[in-house]
Amino acid sequence: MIKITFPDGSIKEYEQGITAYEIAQSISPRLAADVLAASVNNIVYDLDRKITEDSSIKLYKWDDEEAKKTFWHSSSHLMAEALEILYPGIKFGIGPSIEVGFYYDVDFGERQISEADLKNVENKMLELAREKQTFTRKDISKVEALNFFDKKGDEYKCELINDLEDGSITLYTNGLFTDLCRGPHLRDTSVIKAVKLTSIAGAYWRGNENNKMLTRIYGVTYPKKSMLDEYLVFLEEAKKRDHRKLGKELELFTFSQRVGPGLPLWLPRGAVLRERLEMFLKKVQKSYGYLPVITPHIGQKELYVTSGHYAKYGKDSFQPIHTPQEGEEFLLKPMNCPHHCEIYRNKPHSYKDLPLRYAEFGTVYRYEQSGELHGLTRVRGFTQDDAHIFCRPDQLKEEFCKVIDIVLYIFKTLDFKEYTAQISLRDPEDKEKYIGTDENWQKAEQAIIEASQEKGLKTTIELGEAAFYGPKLDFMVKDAIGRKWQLGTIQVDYNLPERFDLEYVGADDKKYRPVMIHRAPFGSMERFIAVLIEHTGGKFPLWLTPDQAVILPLSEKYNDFAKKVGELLNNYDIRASIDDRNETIGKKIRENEMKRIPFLLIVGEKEEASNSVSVRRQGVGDEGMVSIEKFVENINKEINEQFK
RNA sequence: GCCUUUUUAGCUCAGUUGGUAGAGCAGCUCAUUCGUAAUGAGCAGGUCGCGGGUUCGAAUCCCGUGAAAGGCUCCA
Repeated sequence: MIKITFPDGSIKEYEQGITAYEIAQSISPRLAADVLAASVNNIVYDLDRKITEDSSIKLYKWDDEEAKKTFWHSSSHLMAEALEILYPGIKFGIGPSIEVGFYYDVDFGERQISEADLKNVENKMLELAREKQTFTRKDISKVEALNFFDKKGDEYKCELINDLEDGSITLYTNGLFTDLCRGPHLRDTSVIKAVKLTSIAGAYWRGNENNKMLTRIYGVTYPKKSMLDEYLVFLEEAKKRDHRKLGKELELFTFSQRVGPGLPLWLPRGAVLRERLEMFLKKVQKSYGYLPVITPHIGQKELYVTSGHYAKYGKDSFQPIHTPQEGEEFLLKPMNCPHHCEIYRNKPHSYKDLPLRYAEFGTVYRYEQSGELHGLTRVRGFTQDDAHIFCRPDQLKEEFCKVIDIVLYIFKTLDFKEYTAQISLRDPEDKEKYIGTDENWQKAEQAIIEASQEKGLKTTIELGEAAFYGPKLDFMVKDAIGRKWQLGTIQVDYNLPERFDLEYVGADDKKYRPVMIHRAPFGSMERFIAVLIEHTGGKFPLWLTPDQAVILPLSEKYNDFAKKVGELLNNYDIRASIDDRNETIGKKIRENEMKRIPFLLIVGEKEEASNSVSVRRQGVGDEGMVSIEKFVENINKEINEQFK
């Protein structure tokens, strides 16, 4: 007999060799039917795998991440089986589960598969699923494994096996398909009830662009048809919030082929939104002791040779601008820091001057690969809400903490709740990629980790994600369909002060090197606004939205009164305009509702007589008639509450 | 940059097997002067992304190229 410990701490005895599925059955048949995966001593286990020693066990149902992972991973095997039947001789790469669903990388050789073929594959998968195929696990030696896949012609699998250790290799078989796999898997395929293959894409083998590009098929499966339908509806809804779609509909920004890809054009409404965001941050920064600076959009090549950016990115950037003067070269600035370093160098600094915080909404230009451009989230010309803090080493942590405070204040004011904080450190395997001394890197990494802890941030640590000159703390936010984007960033840099030979005079009259912090709480205005659009679905907070109210005269007879109301509101700094088109009130309401105008103010005979407006709130409806003064009071009250 | 797909009026989209373009909305004009999500009529609007080719004839077929979308790689 062995002792099994459950998550609630209770212990039961079972016979040696019992399986997690049998344990679930012993508790209740209902549980056994719902359970999809299990973990034994914190290792995810097949439900039918024998448990041979005293263990603690957890049973996972659909709502548990582990169960979903197992479900989708098994689904990728099911898809592979279907593909192998439909396209014999194809070669397989890898086929993991992902956040939602799964994919499999496949080498179709000379053959091609198109989106139109996916329906066929889906049907085959459902057909195979109904066969109730079991997933059988088999331990196998490295030699045997190599033999098996070599015979099958699966060169990618052989490559994977070569990197594995003998004794740790397992195969899983479902139906006619056998795969190299660590598991775990479902008991059988019959629980897979709904299948949707979502897209086909290319993906380099092992993520290396020098390797062959395989065909990646993405899919998602569910244990119920209704769950798939729900997911598809969710995707449709998410598309409606896409900032590219809303940006067009709400007339915030546009692109022009003639201006060039990745170079957004801000329309009047978008420009107002952006200006208001800038004003908001400027005010916050002023209270934190930042000093505004302004620098040009280009700089001599020499500047970037000094900073080290030329060596790192020179070839992959916009190429130098030449002048009539032979040999003279300027570069579009890809970042603001070198300029700010030169501002620091403008005069000698005492230790008493520090920290110095230079802030600039600096527009920069980066030659992003064409395939990378994406709406406003990845562009070639964008404006960073940049600042560089020059401080003494002993001030570093405090300064870092203050920046975190600013970021958190912004997120709170704009109601961003779902963000993650990511600490990006050096790749310890590949230190060559980075510039700067080991000692400085360690100090900087330490400072970031400590500051994040002190601020109580929940962080993830990513090795190898640091910038080439220093580690960073990034705030990541998801877009409408779950893609992660980096917004705010805080980076410690010991390198640029060195390269620009920055110094300050200490109390002992000796010269010291300041530490530099790069920081951008929004990240870039473009990307931040993109994410803000998707989070709000275009319904921006009242203080921020370009048009707070639109006055709708019932007919031309009330245009004069509408104008009077508009002027009055503008005098109170309320952004109101008049829709005096010769259209029915119904149409004007509909269109302004769709433009997400927070307040529609309807004025007609009654309103003119009582010097008031009838308020209609976006998405809510008629809220009745109030005096103009009362409306102003209410709206201001609401705006003030948004800053608490 | 790579793979796949898309590209027709300002916007959203039709366009059958190749026979030189069509709707709704927006715009303009006129009528209407309206009480909480689309008033009616008329007019105008397109070298079918761009450049070649095949053909008597190309939005449609072929080649090249731009841009966009979904991924991959990249992201100072």
